[in-house]
Amino acid sequence: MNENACEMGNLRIDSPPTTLRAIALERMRRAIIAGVFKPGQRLVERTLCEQLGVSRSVIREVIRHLDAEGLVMTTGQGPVVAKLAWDDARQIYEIRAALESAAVEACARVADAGVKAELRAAVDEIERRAAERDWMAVLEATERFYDAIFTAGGHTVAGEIVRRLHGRVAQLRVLTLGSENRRVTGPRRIREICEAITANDPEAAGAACRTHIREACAIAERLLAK
Amino acid sequence: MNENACEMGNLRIDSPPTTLRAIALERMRRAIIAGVFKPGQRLVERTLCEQLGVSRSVIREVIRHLDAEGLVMTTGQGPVVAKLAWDDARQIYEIRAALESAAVEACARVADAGVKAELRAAVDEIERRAAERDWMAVLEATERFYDAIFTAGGHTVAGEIVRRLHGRVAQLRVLTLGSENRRVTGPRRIREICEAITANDPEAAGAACRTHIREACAIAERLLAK
DNA sequence: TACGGTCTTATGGTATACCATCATATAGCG
DNA sequence: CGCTATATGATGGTATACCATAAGACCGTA
Repeated sequence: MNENACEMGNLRIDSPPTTLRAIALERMRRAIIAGVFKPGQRLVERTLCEQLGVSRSVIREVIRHLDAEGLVMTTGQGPVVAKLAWDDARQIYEIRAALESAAVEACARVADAGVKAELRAAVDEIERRAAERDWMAVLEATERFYDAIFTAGGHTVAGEIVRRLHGRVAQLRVLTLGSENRRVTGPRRIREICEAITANDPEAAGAACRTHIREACAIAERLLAK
Repeated sequence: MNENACEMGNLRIDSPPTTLRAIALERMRRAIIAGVFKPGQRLVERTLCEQLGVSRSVIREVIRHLDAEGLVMTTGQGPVVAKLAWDDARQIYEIRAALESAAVEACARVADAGVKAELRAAVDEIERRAAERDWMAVLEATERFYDAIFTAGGHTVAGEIVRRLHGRVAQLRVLTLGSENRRVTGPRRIREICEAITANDPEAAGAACRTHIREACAIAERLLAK
């Protein structure tokens, strides 16, 4: 969107040189979400140092961050990729249903043409990536879709919380996307939400959102059971 | 409750030697919540090292944690105590209303004698501390009250989120407790919630909870306005 | 006096060093 | 052969060292 705002008098520098820490944090987070590091796996600091090419200071600070984020659990003998108990997952889906549907409804009430266009673009992206079977990309596009909704609806704090929760169930989400069913219904529900927002119909949007999450939860339960 | 579980065959050691980091984290968090460090204030690492008597490694890792927790914001030129915009506070109260009332209702449905006793003890503690005008202690006792509710209701994840949110609005909470009105109505609402749970009446409990938070939100708004 | 340049210092980012602990392997002793 | 004890390595916790940068102080010149 706003790559370089060199036009106009806007010479403002808003991105102080990115730190190694920020890069490492992003990489580690994506690695965990993508399942490169399996739940329960030990995260040996010195090993990560070599893998990322940074010092232990950086790695340790990143691990602290991920720990607070809930993606990593620090046991007595060092950091471990957090594993999700089914009951936790169920609670997370419940909370998501509450926060996301509220945001979706708010968004449907206030959405203007700009927001609608943005959402449509995100949905298109999701469907395109789904067609390519690039599931990580689908996840990221979905994230952008929700981001737009939370921002437009003015629920930025809830958006932050949900982003956190998305990360924690991401392992499952990659699994659920493995379900042939979900590959179809997921994008369909998303499109329903988008269309309800486009029609400025809060009730329909909220309902579609809750249905979407309920379905995801059901699939996750089936997958976690086995 | 369970200080030393030396009786029975339970010789389990569950607290691997506490690290400096854990201690420092707790102290810093409390300091920020108590307002020892004011919102917007720079947190100079080397200064904190002297104040806490630990090395920068520890301080930095703690700051990362608090950053992820939302209590500290890392600007381009270093860490700063997060300051709460009114709109953020409003959103937080809204989210709390949703999550806390849901948990309270769940708790009211399943509460047994043990839970009820625990809640009553917490309420007594709150009222005692309020009488002593020890507002930090009131906050902590309130935290325990909610902890018990979230645990009993099986909403542990939401409890975690709410604990986080409590921290972020704690500055305001200390302020609202400064309001003579709140000193009275706060504990009263808490008692209402407790009694509704004791009566296993989910509707009443949820309603009392929502009222409680709405009042807190209103007072916060008035205080933030000036 | 005003402007510009340089030096100093405060501060965060990054890397490294050192230590305690725990697990494992190996050797010695019965 | 088996058991114990010591050595050794792996790993996290903590402290320190070094560097780059940005902001301020100080000084000299026009």
